[in-house]
Amino acid sequence: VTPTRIRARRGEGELLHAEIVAATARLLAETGDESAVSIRAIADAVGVTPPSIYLHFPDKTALLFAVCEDRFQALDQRLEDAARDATDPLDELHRRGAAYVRFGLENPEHYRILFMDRDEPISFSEERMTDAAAFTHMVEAVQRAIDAGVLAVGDGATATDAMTATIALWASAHGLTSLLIAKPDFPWPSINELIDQVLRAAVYGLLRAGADAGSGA
Amino acid sequence: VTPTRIRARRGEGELLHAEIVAATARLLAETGDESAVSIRAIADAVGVTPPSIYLHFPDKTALLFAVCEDRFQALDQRLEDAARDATDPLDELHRRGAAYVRFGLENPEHYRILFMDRDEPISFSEERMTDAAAFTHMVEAVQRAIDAGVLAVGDGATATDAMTATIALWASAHGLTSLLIAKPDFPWPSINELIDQVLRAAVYGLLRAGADAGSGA
DNA sequence: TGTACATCAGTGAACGCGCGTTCACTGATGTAC
DNA sequence: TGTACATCAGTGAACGCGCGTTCACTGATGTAC
Repeated sequence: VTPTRIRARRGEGELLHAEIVAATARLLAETGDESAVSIRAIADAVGVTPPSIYLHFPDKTALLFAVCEDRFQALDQRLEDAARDATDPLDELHRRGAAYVRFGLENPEHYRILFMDRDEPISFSEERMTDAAAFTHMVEAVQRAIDAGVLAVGDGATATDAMTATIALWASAHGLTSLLIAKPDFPWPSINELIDQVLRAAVYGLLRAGADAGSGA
Repeated sequence: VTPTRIRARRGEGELLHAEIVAATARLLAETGDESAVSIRAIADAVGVTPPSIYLHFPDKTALLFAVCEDRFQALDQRLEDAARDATDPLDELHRRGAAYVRFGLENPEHYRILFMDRDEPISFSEERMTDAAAFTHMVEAVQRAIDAGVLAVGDGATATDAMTATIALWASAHGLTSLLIAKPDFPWPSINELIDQVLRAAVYGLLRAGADAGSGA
């Protein structure tokens, strides 16, 4: 109730902006419940009073939007890090998928606001997707696998283009992640093996017919 | 505000129970927003006052649970109907998948409460899954494809068993459905072709190596 | 056939709560002269 | 070097709202005698 944070010095008011975003992300992770993350709870976590939030964000949606952008960038970084260890284009797709699922399982409430909630706070409109680095990077990785001749698109293949192939992989990874998050009580088999098998099946489903089914694992 | 429904005759009080469930499902479909479906809104849609709801359900969760059971059964029926038209086991898996996605797209808010919300109101715990007909039927369909020798599990295959293979297919179908529902602003390619390709890739990813990649479409 | 009465299917008004947001304000801090 | 003052970074109290739920009640309906 009583604020505990030491007031910023003059000219350093912007410090609170970053603190609010960080506290919101932390509250989401700790409570695992978006509805528990109210303006009052955020203000309390930062150590200020609720109206202070409005000195830095026009409304709650804008704040959650800022959190989404931050977490989206964190996801991209995780995927890029995972991709660096890859030995070949198929292995990269598998590693990216595994890193994606793990990001979701480690930060379920962050994943929820990014990919499971309605368009608000973050929209996936065409304009926004152009600077959605994580998705662009994934399309590029798929294109590299196509260029390497190991993943197939077009005549006789399952997918007609790199975009559709990327969405197919995304659907598998997101489907598994969101089901694991939403339905933890389901009698899931061993999670690690499940992730591996689901992603392997997803990549295998896009292989050029006759290619080695065992690679990419 | 003023109730419009004609009071049930004595002994027919249970009629309101079904009317409440139906009105709740209808409100979910019409508003497309679970938060708009309050006890007051439901009572208003039925033509009674809010306290009347509590004559038939202990609380709101129990009401939503009843709605979920109803919609879950509707989903199962749709999948069974789709399966009846199948020409072979792989075609059945594809048709079940397509029917699943279409059910979600036609009833996005119903799909949301069934598969995208937290465990509440409906839990997917082991006990509950035993009578979750839709899932059991899907596992059986996968088993038929395995028995027919066209879908592979175990050594050298992507999936180790029918359960895991079913989850892989479910992940693809659910992933696509939930992304389409949650992110309608994304620059999706043609929906019908997208559904077809994603499901084809999902089934293909589980084929016995060397089987015809073209079937099941 | 008539009537007292228990019961059933609801109603009307209110409860406490937490929410996002607004508005008038305060007090410390740096700066101009 | 001292001081008046504008500005910045917040505070304190309250607003209206809609929510799930409760409680005491009412009036029509079927039934027992």
